[in-house]
Amino acid sequence: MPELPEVEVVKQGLTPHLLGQSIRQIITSEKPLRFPIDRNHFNTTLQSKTIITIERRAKYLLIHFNDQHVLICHLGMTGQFHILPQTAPTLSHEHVRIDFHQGQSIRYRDPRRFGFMLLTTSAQLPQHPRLIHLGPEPFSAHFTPRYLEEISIKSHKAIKTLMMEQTVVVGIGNIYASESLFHSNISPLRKANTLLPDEIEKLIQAIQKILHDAIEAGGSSISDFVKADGQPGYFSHQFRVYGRENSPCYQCQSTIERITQLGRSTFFCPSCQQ
DNA sequence: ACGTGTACCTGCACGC
DNA sequence: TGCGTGCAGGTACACG
Repeated sequence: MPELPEVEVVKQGLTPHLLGQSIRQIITSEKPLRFPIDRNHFNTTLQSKTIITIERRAKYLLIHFNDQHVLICHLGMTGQFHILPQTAPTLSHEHVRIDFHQGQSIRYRDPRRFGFMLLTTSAQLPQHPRLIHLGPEPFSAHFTPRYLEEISIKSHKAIKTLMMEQTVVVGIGNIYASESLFHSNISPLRKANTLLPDEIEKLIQAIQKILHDAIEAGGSSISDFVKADGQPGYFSHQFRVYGRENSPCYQCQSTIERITQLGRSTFFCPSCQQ
């Protein structure tokens, strides 16, 4: 999925199309997403409700309605939204279609079906089981060197594993973990509890810079990621290590390596990152 | 309790 | 061309 930058770009792309729209009907495919959608419940609850705000929390999109209901959306690995006229043909792997009274529709397409949509209320949102365990946003005042130090000092895990845990800090996935570690010259294999204070500080700054730059660039153009208007983003042109196995490091010409950590690929420069 | 492996699902790129 | 294999941005759960 989309990691934090991609979800943020999707939010920004969708917002002008969705604010003020009121729901006519919701149509779902037969195949379930990660969690099956109760179509009748969705329709009964959201019929004629109006979208008033869209926010992002971690990698979740939260669509708020005028009656305090909230639609929690997660894009999984391959989720996409498209804004199309209701008359447009059904997309391949289209699993949810929300028609608005104004004639447009939003289509949720997700080939691997790892994404999901859940309905809740704004009152229940803070306690929602999907959100309650989330750590701080990487740009928030809570994500400080002191905070990360307290967590890492107690952890025997590799730093790359730790920084991808959404209970520690939200929004960092497999791509931006590798990119942030390269930018801070820290090996992904380092145990979290061996990081020095200045390395932790450097890592936080790298995470914030990488995520910020990716949002600016419109998210990464991995094939499954499409912005709300259907156009791919361009941050992947700026990847320093991700997907660059056996290619020369841009800084030192050493060969970029790919290793596996917890079943996921990690890319790094064994010379620049210690 | 914690850390790791694996399942969930489809498409695509690659080598033979 | 066709088939098998491995890999893909996510999370949740079952193990040891």
